Amino acid sequence: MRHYRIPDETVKRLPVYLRGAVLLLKDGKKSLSSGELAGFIGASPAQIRKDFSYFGAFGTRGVGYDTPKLIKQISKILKLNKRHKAVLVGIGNLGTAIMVYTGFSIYGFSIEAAFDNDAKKIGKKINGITIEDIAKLRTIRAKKIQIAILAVTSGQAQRVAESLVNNGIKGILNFSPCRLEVPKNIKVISIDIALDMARLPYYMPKT
Amino acid sequence: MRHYRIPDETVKRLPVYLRGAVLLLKDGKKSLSSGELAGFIGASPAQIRKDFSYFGAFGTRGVGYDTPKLIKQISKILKLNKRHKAVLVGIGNLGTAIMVYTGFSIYGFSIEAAFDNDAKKIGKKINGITIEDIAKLRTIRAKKIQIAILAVTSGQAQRVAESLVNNGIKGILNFSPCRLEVPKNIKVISIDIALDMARLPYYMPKT
DNA sequence: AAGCTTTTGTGAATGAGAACACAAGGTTAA
DNA sequence: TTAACCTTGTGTTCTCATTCACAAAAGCTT
Repeated sequence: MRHYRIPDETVKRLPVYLRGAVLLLKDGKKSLSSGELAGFIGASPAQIRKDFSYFGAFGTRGVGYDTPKLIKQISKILKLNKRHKAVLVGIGNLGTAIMVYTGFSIYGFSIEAAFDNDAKKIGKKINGITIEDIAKLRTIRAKKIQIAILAVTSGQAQRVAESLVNNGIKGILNFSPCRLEVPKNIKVISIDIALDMARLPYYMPKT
Repeated sequence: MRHYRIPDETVKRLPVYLRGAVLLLKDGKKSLSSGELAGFIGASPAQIRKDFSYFGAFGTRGVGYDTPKLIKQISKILKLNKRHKAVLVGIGNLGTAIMVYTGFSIYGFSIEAAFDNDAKKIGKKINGITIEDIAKLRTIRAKKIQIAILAVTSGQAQRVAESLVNNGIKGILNFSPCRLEVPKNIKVISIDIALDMARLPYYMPKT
């Protein structure tokens, strides 16, 4: 294995492989081949092997991959082998849904703080977390939180993002329908629900 | 302009261009150049022109694009020039958030029906829509609803998806963390929040 | 109306990612 | 131990997308 630049598309697929491997292990599969994994998640075996090859040799020729070992390897690449604290900003409908969403925890994420600017919400408790005034955002630094989930309106998003970055946040999962301008060492991943919805009709038949 | 196959990446960008044009028009820009739009949304002017060129000539050389006309053109390509009825299945936390989300309506989507299998939720009214028993899903056919938003658990997703397809749904916006197997004339766009979150740590600095 | 400026539209060149195809390495069975 | 059989890892090829670069077309100025 030589050192290539790792395609971003490969990184996007790694969590898919990880989830697939976890589910198959739960199903009793102690070992799996690229073909089995590919069939399960809907990909091509060659793609999976190529993706893995960027990070080294994971499997055994003639046999396949040891499932628990594979899970460990991918987790390590994605840095999911340690827990990650996250802060949630914007406790509207979407924010509340995210707060009680359990899907994050299996990857080792835990929401440790929540902020809003609405006086009616501040002080309320959801899932054991008390909603704080966004003016007190700076407390996240002492808590060593590096990941933020942003679920505020698009008008507030840029300002809040800057504030997050100023308080030590290194990665943002952005649900606001807008572009965030941040220093280039900060990673932003945006989920824009309306944007995805908007292209659905394009693919649908005429009538 | 010759007839090429239209790249999927281009289709993904069209809603971004559309939103950008709408916002700039609201800002008073009656006319805009590919450079202005590119700067606003964070893309390259060449990319924008190339994307448009797949669908014909939209602009005027030396001048740029007439904003309202551009909006109309893109809307037509994306089939957003007519209203689209949608059904929401799964009224959990995420489903409720989607139900009250206003971002869809600007593209002409309206949620016309909502279903759940939880007796405690059936009959409740959210945003003027009464939650119905999922056993009565077949009523969506008479209402001519072709788009579904799926926000059920991953265990139920496949079964519900099949039921939706059997009742006339042509496109699904899927929030469940799983792959859906549907006939290939049905379009599925999946939003998998945990999957996006899971690759955030990868990009973050060591410590 | 001629020349200068602006910006589009698009072939051509470049770059990136996916698929192919097969050698290398390992297992199983006789 | 040898032969038959798997499945990985990866160089090569092919396909698709992005960027480049410039002619064509329109407005503006004198």
